[in-house]
Amino acid sequence: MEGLEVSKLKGYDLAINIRKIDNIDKLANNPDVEKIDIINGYVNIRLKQEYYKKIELNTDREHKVVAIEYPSVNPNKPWHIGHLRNAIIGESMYRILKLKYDKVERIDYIDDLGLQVAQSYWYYTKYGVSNEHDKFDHRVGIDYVKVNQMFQDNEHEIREILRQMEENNIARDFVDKVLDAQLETAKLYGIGADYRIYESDIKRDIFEVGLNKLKDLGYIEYIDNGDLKGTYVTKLGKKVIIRSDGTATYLGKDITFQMWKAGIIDGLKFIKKDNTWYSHNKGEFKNIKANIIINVIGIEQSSHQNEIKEIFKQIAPEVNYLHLAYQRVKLKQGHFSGRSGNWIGYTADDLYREALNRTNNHDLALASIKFFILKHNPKTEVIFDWDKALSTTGDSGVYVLYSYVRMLGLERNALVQPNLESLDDDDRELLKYLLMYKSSIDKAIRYLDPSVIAEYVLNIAESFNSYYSKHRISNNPSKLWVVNKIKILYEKMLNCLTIPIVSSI
RNA sequence: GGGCCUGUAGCUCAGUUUGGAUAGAGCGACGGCCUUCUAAGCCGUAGGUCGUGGGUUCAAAUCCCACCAGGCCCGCCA
Repeated sequence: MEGLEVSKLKGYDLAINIRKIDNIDKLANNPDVEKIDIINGYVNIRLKQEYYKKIELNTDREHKVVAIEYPSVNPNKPWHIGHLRNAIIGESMYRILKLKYDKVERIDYIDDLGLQVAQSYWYYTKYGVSNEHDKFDHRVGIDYVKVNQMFQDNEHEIREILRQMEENNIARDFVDKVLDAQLETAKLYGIGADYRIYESDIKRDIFEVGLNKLKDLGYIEYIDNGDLKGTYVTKLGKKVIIRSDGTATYLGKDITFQMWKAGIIDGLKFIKKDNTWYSHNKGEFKNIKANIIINVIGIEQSSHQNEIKEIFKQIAPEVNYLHLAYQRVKLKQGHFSGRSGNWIGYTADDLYREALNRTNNHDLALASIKFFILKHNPKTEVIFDWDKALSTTGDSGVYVLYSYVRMLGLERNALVQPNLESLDDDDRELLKYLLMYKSSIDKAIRYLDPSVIAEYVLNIAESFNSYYSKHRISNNPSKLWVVNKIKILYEKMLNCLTIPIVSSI
């Protein structure tokens, strides 16, 4: 049954454009086919009901290693809704990828050497921490807004802090405190990581190796005159990788890290904590050797990502380097900005609290937030609106879970054993979704877009609810069998969307 | 100036990569449906120059070209 699409006509299961098939007789004689009819230029196929008995939810598996990076939030502020979008898209993509690839590793990058952290750490050592919130990441984030107003007058001191951080890693404990608070949010939303890698460890253990490799391979060159005198730049785009003072740019550090993911360079050590490998100077060597590298990063970094992609084409053409670009979440007033503090009141923690307020249920709160985020194509700009985000009707997470609980209710109240005796056209309408399983997963992976699955789930829910209101199910063996089949599919897809499976709401 | 993304119903969005059946949902509006498995639901009505103009094709929302509008990127910031 390869190459066929699902029929749009009731009473038929599969279809194919008549121009795209050369042997209709062969199709008609297929043992799984009950009958075919040509309607509106399409060969419509009705399958024998036995076909549905043996159908399984399988994908074509590939023996490849995938590294997916998200959400890599700067450790000096709480997650806001934009960070949450990144995290939820990443986690959902991870679950989807696992259906196809042997090994999928989630990587969270901790930028503990950035200017942002230096600013926050400078303020922290000088003035302590605000008490305007009970969570440490929020407190530091609120202070960060203040630092920004003080930055110009204190830039020299802050740059010196940054230098010391790079040299002696003096901010690591501070960063870890913020990170611990951020991870409470991650845990609340069910966002996990297999590796958490600190920039300071990258700098200490693999940076030199990476740059030497690039020099050896001839992909970067030294500039000895002009504006860029004293720097190393990429041969292709002439982007600076090492500054004239010998320090690395963001691009330089990033390329090194990506090279490590692919196993081109080695040397990072890790210790295990709560099922996650954390980079650490006193750990064991580990590597990933990814065949496919996916980075969940804002669309505004597209040219930067393309730069790395081009370099990868040269140094490791066998590695598939992909950018899952997502559009930022905006407020009506404009973009989120850590500096301006306009995220205050719009953190991931605030969103959860408000969702809980509206639904009075932990799982429904999570489902409504997650579904709202995932139903949008990542490239769609989302203008945040409380009522839309936390809607409990229509194409919402609540609707999606409500439908699932209905399925469970039918099983609970069953008066007979589920058993496929006969299928009517309405049963077939619902069972069609089983036929779409493989192509839906493939499409979500090909486009790097979990909204494909969100749409799929929503369509199943709509069809099921319609079916539910039309038929009495609990006393009908065939219909109970159909619902059970759909329920198994539905659970699998909810898991892909990271939406919790609940028994009642 | 160069590059990328977006433009589909009043609003928010699917559908565009692989051209193909009458362009689909949700919200909002209007009208129905709870003595029967969860009404956070279901059924129906109204609502479309698919940004504009060309081209390719038996066939274009989908492919090509030009243009218009909005957003983003192009730093020895990250």
